[in-house]
Amino acid sequence: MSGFTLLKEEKRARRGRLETVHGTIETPVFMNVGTQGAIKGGVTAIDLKELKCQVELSNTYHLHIRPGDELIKRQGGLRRFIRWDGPLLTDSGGFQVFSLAALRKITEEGVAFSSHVDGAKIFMSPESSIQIQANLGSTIAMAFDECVANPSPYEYVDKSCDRTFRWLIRCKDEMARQNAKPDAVNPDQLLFGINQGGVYEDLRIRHMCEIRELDLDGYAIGGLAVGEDADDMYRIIDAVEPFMPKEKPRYLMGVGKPENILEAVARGVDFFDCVLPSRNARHGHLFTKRGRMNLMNNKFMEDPLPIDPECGCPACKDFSRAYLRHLLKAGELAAMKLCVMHNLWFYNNLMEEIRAALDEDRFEEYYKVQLDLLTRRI
RNA sequence: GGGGGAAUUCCCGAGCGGCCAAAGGGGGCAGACUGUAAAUCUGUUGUCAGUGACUUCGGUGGUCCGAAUCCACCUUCCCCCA
Repeated sequence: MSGFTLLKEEKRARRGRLETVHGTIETPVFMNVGTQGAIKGGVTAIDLKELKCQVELSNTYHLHIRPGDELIKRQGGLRRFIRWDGPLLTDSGGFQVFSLAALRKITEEGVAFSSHVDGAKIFMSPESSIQIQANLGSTIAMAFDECVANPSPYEYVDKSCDRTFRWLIRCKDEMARQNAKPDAVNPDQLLFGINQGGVYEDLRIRHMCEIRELDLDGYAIGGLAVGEDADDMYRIIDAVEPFMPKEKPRYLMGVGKPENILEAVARGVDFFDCVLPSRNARHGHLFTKRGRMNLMNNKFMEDPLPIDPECGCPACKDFSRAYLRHLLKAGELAAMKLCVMHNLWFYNNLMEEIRAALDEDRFEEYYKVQLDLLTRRI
């Protein structure tokens, strides 16, 4: 039984709440990506507390390789290890099937990786992915899937979807076994299934109809923002959304730009995650209420304003664009950390505003205004 | 005082008669980044018009069809010997 409550709907947009053993998640929500147990750029779980972060996300593949999920279990689970007491979602390693395509081989049984760290042979199956995630003890575990690059041939995606479905059944069975263990780090671990089907609406719908029968704790749309245009992404969400269970949380994996999130909320999505705010921040690309900016640009050399005068994040509270630009250029870690904190605050704040707009039945209006503001450049 | 070496486009540094507006770094400027092999990657970096022209390789003068490259002198710097 999922603890998800649909609080309000405005057209297809949803305001919801997921109750978990690790805390309540107000949706729509953006999860902050800390792949290896910290946000890149020097941001720890302690820092996330002042950034309005509700859920942190970490990665099965990376933590299995280093420092090892058994070690993390002995440390009391990942949440205790990284000092994050809120909800935590672990991705299954399915994305690495896509991003490390050159270093892996897929079979029915699972995926053989050559570790990107030292080349060591690693085999990940639906069962081992769930076992690792059980050791990590996350609040929400993701099913082990194949994330297919877009565009891929119809025949390939067709077969891949079927295999991902068979893998999902194995994930569900393994999750039941793991949760029943007396020494489980989190015996109430939730499992989200992942819809695939590339850019093909019929495959997407067929796959969604299959996986919804498994009555999982939530459903994700995977395999988007992996090569296709934004319009294709919206088309696929539009196609598959009517077939997603209304009473379960919906998660659009790896998305995206602020405008993508806005568009997806309008199409009925509740959960998001993306490396964009942290990665772009490290590269000086920042999001503001009046559009995006590249802080490295010459024009900010002597700019005494904060990154975003309308922002309440730790970076904007004290520091000027000129100073942060200087630190960034000089390669100082402090700049990177402050910029990452700014972008994460921006995303988390955006979600808070979206929730407030939904609460007050004015999402439609909010969405239209923000779409214009967010896509500008300053 | 004697002997030897060096001065290159923002910086370092290759080039040692034509294929040189001049390698490669760095720095600068700009762009990309969507379940993180990403503090990364790409483009650009003499001037003006842009499938071409012009001005550049410490300075001045020469040799040559042609010089960043060879010669002479000058300037500055470095090393060695007194």
